[in-house]
Amino acid sequence: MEPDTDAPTSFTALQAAIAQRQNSLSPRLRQIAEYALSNPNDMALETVAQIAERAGVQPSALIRFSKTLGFDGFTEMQRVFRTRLTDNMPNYKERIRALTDGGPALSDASRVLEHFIDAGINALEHLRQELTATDLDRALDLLEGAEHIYVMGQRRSFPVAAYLGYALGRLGRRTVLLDGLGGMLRQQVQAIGDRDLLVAISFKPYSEDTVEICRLAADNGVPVLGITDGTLSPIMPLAGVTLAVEDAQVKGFRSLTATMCMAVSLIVGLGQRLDKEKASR
Amino acid sequence: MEPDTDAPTSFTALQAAIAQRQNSLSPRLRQIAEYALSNPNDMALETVAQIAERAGVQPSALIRFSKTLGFDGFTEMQRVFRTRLTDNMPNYKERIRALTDGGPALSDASRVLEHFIDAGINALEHLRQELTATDLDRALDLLEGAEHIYVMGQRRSFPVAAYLGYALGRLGRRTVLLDGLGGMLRQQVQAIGDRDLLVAISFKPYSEDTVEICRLAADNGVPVLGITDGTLSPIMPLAGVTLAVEDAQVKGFRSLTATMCMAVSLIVGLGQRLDKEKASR
DNA sequence: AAGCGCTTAGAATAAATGTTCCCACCGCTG
DNA sequence: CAGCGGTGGGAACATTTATTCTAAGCGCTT
Repeated sequence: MEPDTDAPTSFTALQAAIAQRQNSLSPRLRQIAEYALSNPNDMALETVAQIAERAGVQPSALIRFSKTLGFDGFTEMQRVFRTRLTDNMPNYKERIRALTDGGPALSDASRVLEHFIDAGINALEHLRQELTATDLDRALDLLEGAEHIYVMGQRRSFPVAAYLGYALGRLGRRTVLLDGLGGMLRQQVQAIGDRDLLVAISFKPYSEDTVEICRLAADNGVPVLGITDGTLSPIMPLAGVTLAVEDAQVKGFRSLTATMCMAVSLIVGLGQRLDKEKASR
Repeated sequence: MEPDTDAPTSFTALQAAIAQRQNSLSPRLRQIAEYALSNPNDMALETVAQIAERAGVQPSALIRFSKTLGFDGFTEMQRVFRTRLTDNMPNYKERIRALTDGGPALSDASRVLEHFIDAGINALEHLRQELTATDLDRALDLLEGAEHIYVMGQRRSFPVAAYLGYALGRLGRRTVLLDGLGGMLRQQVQAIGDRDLLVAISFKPYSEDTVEICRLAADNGVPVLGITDGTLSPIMPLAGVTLAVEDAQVKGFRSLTATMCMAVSLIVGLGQRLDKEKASR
């Protein structure tokens, strides 16, 4: 028996197919249809036995249900239910990479821009999903409470550090941008106390200087706010609070699109807090 | 043996646990850690064998990895990865509503971030529409042909200038970042010749210094590439080529999201040209 | 260089899961 | 009321999948 060709391949198509046949189904199968439509998560993740029990049917009924819809078996139908999870919660990292490394060779400049715009949008969506409110709030707590704020970022991360340094200063926070100018980095760092804050920005490949400064600070009890990429950053274990950003990437070139977006959000969020604080006094 | 008590129960906790132990893990387990953090979808849905193959490890290594983190086995850890899919799923639609309704679910800080993400996406879409291929190509012509490239941006534009300065240098272009350190700005500018290029970045409210430097350069016949906002920018009439970017803006606070995206596109576009040029010789 | 501990690969094993199949049931029709 | 087609239940089966285990490998120290 060859596999039916009318088996839906997308979740929405499956949803429609179930809804449509609901009337022509036998009672028990309709019971399953109802359960499937209202508990798609279970359909995607649980085992046949589990679903059968929760829906109050026999496991074999689920198989029959799947075959009625044109699938080979339950497993095949479950795969479609799972696409819903991955489609609505996409792994943006993969998508970004697919856009770029897998894509055709970028020919002219505007194609490059197109790619970075697409990758940037994905990175922003990814940021929306992965950055939790509590992390943000904890970051703002640190920024709000620190007597002095020291900002460090090297190479590609320096622009972010420069922006934060500039903007924090404009908000009236005492801010020092650790630029290591004239080889004064160590001296600048020694001045940091445990009531201050070190904001460390570093992405792969991580600047050794930044990591070492973080370690120094952490050893001295200085709170550290890390802005870094989530995957195995050496900053993360050293920082009290970490804001993880996976920025857009095309052909190995990383953008600062999403990182800058988060940075400005931090600034404005902090500004709001300071306004409130001032107003309450 | 009783089950370990330190096994994370939420995805974020698991994420943190993995990131934290990265240093103390053996090479193969670290390899898994990296894969797990960048492919949480696979970890949630695929089988041990599948994940092992994709990550390039043995199935048994995945079990060892799980046990290292305090789980009884892989299955138990996978359950945590699956919570991420189900937990974030219903929020997806709710979140947007929460944003518009101003619901109390989101803290102020994450609301700000949501706004900037939305505004950033809009700005990127806008950039896609407004920036023409010819402008980009002409900008690249300038960057490619210049003997020396001088980059200038102040205040909020400085991070962009810093990025361009850094990235152009990495591409092998002779680049000077006009930072005005030690009040040497005028002297630095006098060195610019008509075979060089001045890249001037400035947004409303336009830095007087930047505008003046542009004027100086234009008077001396130095080509100027302007990166600015389109509306009535004083840079535009002074620059031979202008790249106009309207960046995201929330309550008067401007982001650098789109500008950075364009900057990195310029860099990569230039890099491609240089590669071609090198290859053809 | 030998021995030790930790790590790893890969096959063997155990567990679970999906699937099949057969019989009982029910309502309908002749 | 007997026969029939469709439906459902549940145990048996086969397959997939997780897990364990042992021997080999590697890097250190002695």
